Amino acid sequence: MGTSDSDKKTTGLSLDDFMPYRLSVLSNAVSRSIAGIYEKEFDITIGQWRVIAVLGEATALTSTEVATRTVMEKPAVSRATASLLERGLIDRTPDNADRRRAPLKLTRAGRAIYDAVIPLALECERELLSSLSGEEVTQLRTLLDKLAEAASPQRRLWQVSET
Amino acid sequence: MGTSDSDKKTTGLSLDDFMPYRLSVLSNAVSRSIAGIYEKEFDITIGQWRVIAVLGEATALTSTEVATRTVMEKPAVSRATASLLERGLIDRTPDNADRRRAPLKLTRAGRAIYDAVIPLALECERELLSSLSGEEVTQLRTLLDKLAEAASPQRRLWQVSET
DNA sequence: TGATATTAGTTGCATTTGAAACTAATATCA
DNA sequence: TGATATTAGTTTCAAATGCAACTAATATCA
Repeated sequence: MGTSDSDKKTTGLSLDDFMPYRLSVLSNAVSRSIAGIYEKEFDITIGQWRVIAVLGEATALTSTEVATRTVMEKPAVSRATASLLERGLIDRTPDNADRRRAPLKLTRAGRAIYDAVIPLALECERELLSSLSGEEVTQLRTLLDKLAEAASPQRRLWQVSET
Repeated sequence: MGTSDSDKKTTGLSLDDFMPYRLSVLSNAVSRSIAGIYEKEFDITIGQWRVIAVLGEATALTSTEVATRTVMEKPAVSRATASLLERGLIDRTPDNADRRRAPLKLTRAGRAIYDAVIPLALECERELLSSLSGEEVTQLRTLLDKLAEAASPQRRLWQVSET
């Protein structure tokens, strides 16, 4: 009797086990805790931080390049840069060869914030990963790479190439 | 010469490698692609789907219990349930022992949506995980468990106990 | 009891988000 | 050329979000 079909659950889904749900909940928790730190210490949002971060890695990028690299919407980049410009953390110089473009660079003050945030960001990451072994961190990177590829085959979600 | 300090990058952070960023980008891509399906086929949001999903797993839950299990804000649950009530997908019966509470249940129509969405959700998940081996999926679950624990030590992000 | 605190759930409101429309500059090609 | 299409970036506006304030019911305890 104990083996009849009526013992089986109707479905195999429990929200707790559903990978997209778990990713979402984890990502939200992480983002939220990081946002708190950036916000409290430097009064910058995650979006603003992303802009600063990619500008810190490159010499100068247009809005569109920033949007591509940060996987942000164009309006989000526009608003983030407007605020950063106003605060003097980045500057923008129109490209005379193509005056639609206006590459963005960190100012000295922006670079100072970049340099100050980096250790905090790395510390956050270190804390997040603290319960994993080195091997597990490697596994995690591999798995996230594969998942990103599966989630968005055409568009690379990160590791955007230089061109 | 090749080993001088000047070879080192100023910082160890590249946004592309920053785990919180990668989690966020991946999670957004996954959520977005799933939301498209739920929305298109059944006109329900992810929040509404979460409510339906936890009600599908349990017999009846109050708003607060739904909020806890779905990791949604109370107002978000309230709005999602208002819409689901209006559409006759759930019903609510005040608890006479404690009339502040009004447990929610799926209606027959709500159960039908639940039953119809489940295979789609599982198919999405299957597709997302398709590039991983069985062993890798197990690894992933283990890693996400550990990360969730690190990200939010006091509050369990999922696997909320019954009581 | 009855004054105060707590809990369930909703509503209001300011902020954020995202899609689409828009402006301005450049490219294409008859 | 000049008409049309494309690209860069901003603005607009409606919808979603999140926090706090709120109402209503119950619990606590003098």
